[in-house]
Amino acid sequence: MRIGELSERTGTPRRLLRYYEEQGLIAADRCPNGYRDYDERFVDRILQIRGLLDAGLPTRIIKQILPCLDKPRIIHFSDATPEMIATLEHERDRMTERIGCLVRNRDAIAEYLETVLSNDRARAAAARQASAGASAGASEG
Amino acid sequence: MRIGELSERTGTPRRLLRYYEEQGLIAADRCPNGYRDYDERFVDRILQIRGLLDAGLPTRIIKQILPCLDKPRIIHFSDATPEMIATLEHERDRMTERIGCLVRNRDAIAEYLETVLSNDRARAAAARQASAGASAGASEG
DNA sequence: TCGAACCATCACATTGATGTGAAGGTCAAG
DNA sequence: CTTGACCTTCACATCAATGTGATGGTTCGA
Repeated sequence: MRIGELSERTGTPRRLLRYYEEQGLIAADRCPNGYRDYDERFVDRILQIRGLLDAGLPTRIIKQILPCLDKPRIIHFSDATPEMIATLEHERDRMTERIGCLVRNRDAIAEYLETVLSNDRARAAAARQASAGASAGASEG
Repeated sequence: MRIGELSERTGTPRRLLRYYEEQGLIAADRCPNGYRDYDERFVDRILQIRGLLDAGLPTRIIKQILPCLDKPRIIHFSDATPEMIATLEHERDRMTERIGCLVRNRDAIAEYLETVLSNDRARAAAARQASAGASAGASEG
């Protein structure tokens, strides 16, 4: 598929697909005429990249961890230098921290929403109650 | 405490503490001489802000969700407009997505590391084995 | 009273992820 | 053969978060 289709299917501006390639995150084939040529797997790959970018990882780091995430990981045994291992361990820990932070704050938001919404429900119930009482002739003043 | 101490205790440049204030994320008291004056609670607050920034949330959003995260949330019932509720629900969902993405990729990294490291252990064991065999006089060509 | 170590504001620079548009090549359809 | 919808590269603009430095006020101890 060409860049336009990949762009549509991933909701990613062409500009950024070229940018990700420039940053070494993806490597597209080229048609004889110079057009970029992507296969199906790029769809998930782009989505993964965008998710990680959105989660705060810079392209530099994404570039490093992406190769380790392919299914047949047999190939990558030899090129696992000690520095690479250290980087991966560090990023893994950083991601765990991020996850903890996001979970804490998301749960706090969820709890807040739960409180506010249940409060709304109670108020709505009270309003129904009051209107029922009013239609029965009573009023509280 | 003044800005220097808060900076040290949170590992955050003074420049950024002022920036966060400018963005409305925090509101510091002022001493008579104009110096910013922070109390203990700012330490956690700054750490929370930095965590969220690191997790990809922009200051604009952090500013919106922070007030909902304070412990005595009784005050915030009235100012919970429908738009605010919608924003919070949206951000909660976005955070859940981010969490999912981070968890998936972190686990993949962890699994990769596990594989590589266990491979290393096996190789080390094999090396020990070989050296023991060599010291016993045998060799495999 | 002087200097060091704080603090203040202001302003300009940088970096990474993006937006946008120009200038031009390719290709299928009319 | 031209038009339109793709594609290419290149370049400059923007935005948010951050770095850095200038200029000057406050406080405190020698």
